[in-house]
Amino acid sequence: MSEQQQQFLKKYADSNYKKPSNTVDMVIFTAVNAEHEHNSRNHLDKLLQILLIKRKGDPCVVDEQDPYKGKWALPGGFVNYEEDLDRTAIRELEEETNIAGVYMEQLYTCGKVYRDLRNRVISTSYMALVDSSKLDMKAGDDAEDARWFTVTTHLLEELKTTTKLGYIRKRTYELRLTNNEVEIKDRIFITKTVEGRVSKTEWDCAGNQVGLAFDHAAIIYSALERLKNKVEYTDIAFALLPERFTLTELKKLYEVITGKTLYDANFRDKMEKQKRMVIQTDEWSSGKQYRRARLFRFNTDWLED
Amino acid sequence: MSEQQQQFLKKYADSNYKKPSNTVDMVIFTAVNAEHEHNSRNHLDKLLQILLIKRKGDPCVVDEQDPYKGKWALPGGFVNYEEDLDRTAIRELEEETNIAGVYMEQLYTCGKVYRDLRNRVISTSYMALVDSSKLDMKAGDDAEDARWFTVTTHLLEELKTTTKLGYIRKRTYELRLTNNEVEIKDRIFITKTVEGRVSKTEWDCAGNQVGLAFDHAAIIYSALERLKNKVEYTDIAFALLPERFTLTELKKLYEVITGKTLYDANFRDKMEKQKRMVIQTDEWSSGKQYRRARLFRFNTDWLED
DNA sequence: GCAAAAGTGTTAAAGGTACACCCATGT
DNA sequence: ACATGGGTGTACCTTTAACACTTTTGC
Repeated sequence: MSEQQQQFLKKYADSNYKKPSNTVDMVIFTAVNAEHEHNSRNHLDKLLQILLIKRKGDPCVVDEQDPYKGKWALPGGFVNYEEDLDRTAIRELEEETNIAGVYMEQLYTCGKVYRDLRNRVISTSYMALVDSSKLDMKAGDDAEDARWFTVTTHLLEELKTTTKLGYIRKRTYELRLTNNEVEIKDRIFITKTVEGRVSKTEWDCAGNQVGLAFDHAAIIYSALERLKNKVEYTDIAFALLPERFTLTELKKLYEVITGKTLYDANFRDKMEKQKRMVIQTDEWSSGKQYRRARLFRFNTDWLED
Repeated sequence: MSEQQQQFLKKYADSNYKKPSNTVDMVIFTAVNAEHEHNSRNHLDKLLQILLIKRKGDPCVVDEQDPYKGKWALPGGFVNYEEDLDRTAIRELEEETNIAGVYMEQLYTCGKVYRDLRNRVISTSYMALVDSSKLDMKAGDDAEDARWFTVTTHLLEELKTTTKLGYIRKRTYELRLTNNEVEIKDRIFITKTVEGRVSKTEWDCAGNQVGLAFDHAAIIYSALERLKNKVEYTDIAFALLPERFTLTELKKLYEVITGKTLYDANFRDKMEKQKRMVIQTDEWSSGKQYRRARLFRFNTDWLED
């Protein structure tokens, strides 16, 4: 086939069978223990981290074809024609972390026309929770530049306008992603509109030059929200911990996810006596520390109803 | 272009640019007052209804090309190349009900390869809530066969198997969709697997000859679950009611959605005094009834936090 | 001995559950 | 008069929030 013919065929195919592409984006969470320099002991403070991948290319060179070159982005990829959507997510996760059998859940499908400036792409995001003790340094030792980033959010601004039938509330959050080498900041705008009995919430992000590629900041924010909500009434948190853990570890994890500080005594009581989510073991924590702590395990018979 | 050339081009396009199609399925809910024959007065019992559309064709004639001919299905359609996913949902909703500005929310994206036996289709489902008082008989008076069905679910069977690291629990539900003329029954299978600290829930449905088209039974079930969960902690229920309503009306709605019976006094107190979700008006219910009831309205200043 | 984390007990306020009882109105 | 739904008050129990206090261990 001649060059010209091929060109024609491509054009023809594009126009007559023009369909969006489908991709999957993975928000892979893990929880690590924060190291305190001023304290020689095993000080416990959990940090939430997510895995990002650096896209090939130079971010400073403006490229019409790919405006996201050289930027940090969520791992992900195209859905193959003969592949279940969930399988795409599992495959991407395994490719990045070499780990299978972790908690995974679908988040949201973004189908904005100009989400990707190059082509129409419909992207479904998934959230995965991996236990950092199993992970070690699988990610980041690759040819591909993949790194774990500590993630935090900060409310920058809130603007509430009262309308005839309700109100409009705009919140601006800053998403901060940091590790030893890089710090990424991006903004998310959340607009809640209440009009009569019908309320609506819209997510948006800058899609600017400085932050993450695509709408990945908004995806990460929504994953954090989902995690926060679910941690209160499901067993989701345990997917971020090793099999055996101390109650302080569990408490610190709850605190970093919800952003609230909890009372120690109440938390212990609730987890063990009231909800019966955890069960004592005969094992104890080890290492440089003050008093040794009893290790607990998740009660697999726990029912959420 | 010759016939042969066209054939070739189609094949070429299919193989080289083969992509899934994207569709949107709408679960449109409304709540109506049940009519009791044995009671002459305005007896109040809310029923949840959803809108279904009868697909063209004869269900008895086996058609390899379209095995879902003549079956009842959720309204929906293809996502246009230059159309936001949300817009597709809004468009489908308007086409079916002629109503805009209702509550709408994305549910889930099903990307199973053999979901549609004909082609690869990735389908995103949305849930919409419409106030039946605004609706009247817009749907069903069309050339297209669209009807409201009262929806109920029933747990048929539960099977729990204990495994080494947890358990597997399989539940079979029956989804019943009824109106004056038709009754549709379909089954949904929900498998919850707990293995160590990681739990997983899978939805499935028969996709058999008798029930709804595609996996629509499972989609409806998941919409019911979402509605049930959200009604407890959001203002979502008010989107199903007219602007003014009695507390009994609201209570009956909560009951039909959650499947629980509530105590009248407690419900009133909670809604008005504790949560301040509703505000008294000076208006009173009218019509054939016993004692007149005070009408309330949603408090638009209510905050879910 | 002191600092820091592990772990227990006690109390008050808030929220949920249950029920008894009065009110208004059409037949 | 009475049946039926509308509406209020009160008692009891569980959960949550807050804080005081004891125990263990490394330095």
